[in-house]
Amino acid sequence: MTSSRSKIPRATVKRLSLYLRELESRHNQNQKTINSKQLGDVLSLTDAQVRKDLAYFGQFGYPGVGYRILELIENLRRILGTDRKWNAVVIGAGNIGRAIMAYQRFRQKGFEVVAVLDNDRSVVGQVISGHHVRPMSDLNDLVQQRDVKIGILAVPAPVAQEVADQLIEAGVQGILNFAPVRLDVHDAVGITSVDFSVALEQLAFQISLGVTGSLEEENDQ
Amino acid sequence: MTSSRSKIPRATVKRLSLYLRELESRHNQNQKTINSKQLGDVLSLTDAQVRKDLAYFGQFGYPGVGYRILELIENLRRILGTDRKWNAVVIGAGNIGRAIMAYQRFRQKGFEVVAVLDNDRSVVGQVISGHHVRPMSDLNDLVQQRDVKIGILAVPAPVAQEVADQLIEAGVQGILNFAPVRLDVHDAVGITSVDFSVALEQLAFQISLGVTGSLEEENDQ
DNA sequence: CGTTGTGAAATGATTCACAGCT
DNA sequence: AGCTGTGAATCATTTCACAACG
Repeated sequence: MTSSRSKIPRATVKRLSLYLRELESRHNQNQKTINSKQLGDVLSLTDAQVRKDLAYFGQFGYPGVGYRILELIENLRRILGTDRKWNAVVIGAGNIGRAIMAYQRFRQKGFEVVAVLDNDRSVVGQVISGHHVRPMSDLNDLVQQRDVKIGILAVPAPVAQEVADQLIEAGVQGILNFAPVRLDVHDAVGITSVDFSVALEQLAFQISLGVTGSLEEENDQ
Repeated sequence: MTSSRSKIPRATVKRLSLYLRELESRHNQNQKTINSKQLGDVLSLTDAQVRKDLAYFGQFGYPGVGYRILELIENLRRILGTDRKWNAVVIGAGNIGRAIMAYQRFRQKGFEVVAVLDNDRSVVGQVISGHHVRPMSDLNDLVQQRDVKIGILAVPAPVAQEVADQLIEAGVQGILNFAPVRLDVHDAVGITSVDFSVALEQLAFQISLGVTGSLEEENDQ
């Protein structure tokens, strides 16, 4: 292993996901290789950016050729950790919880929902996307027995912190948070948040600027 | 108007939403003022960062006092464009579409869903969150008659670009995209994307690093 | 050739530190 | 006295440009 140990910008990690998405699409169309210019163009990035991002993690390219798509896909999956299986529990059987459970792509990425929990008596026992909704009291046993690494938090904002604490107490290593609050957790736990309101506000801002104004960067897709 | 015309970093705009979220929470607890240190602490930012972000848009603070919460909320809403009403259509009556329609917070932020469209015959006519699902052929009339400014795209990836084109053709000014593809649109249209898979991959990466590694920045919440 | 990987330069964002306001 | 707004300094990221490679 010769991999150099320099600091990896967070923005680079976000782009890795986007590279992977594009590469998978090209792979499905049977394309075999791609160069940094082509890959950059679809994401509105420079070729140098693409090369530098990838070079943080190793030497994947072939001078004069570019990158072999399949090989790069495998490398990116390994780097991102989606070449493994991650068991997850969904907390909250409301609309967002249901949408998540039905989202096929999660499984494709290696994330397996092993249970849905909710502490609302009126939903416990219902079947959603093939899972019986279980009471929150099952959490600890589930995490132990099914080796659950990820909690997907789809509960109302006011209880999100409390439930996050329970998840961490139970032993999950990461939380995907859909509640519009910032969770306060210690550093050993990974957190990624998806906040629809923030997304909408970003959009409203772009539209409000309209012809009026000027943001320097382009779309945050 | 004395507002200085400097470049606004995109990261600043994203933080504006987070400031607003925190301010609204404090306002509900009846807090009247807040200073840049307090506001920065909850988001793990420096006080200077907070002040600089806000100063891009005007002078909102009172030396010796801080910021008056209600006043700052109003200013941020105006800046973000959520002090206005935006009519929106949801395209796609699948799980994500349903979750969005049921998401109360959208309306609180000034976004009004005036219709759901889908071109799957088997769902057209169904009622979802109080709206009849209408056929895609109604799109143009709807956008005209209801002054629709925003399209919320909750369709499968393979048709996302095509539907985006239809939305723009019909006259929407912004698209909130839930499909895991990059949309290619001309600059006059605002785009914000929410990709669950990207979020999960970011999380997987954080966990994979685990004790192992070190990203420089902390949580992207 | 064409294209990578990478130092060096340029650009951009954050933090420091302090004058000035209330 | 306490806190803002902001130039100057620091730190991070992106782009340039080119040697090295298949």
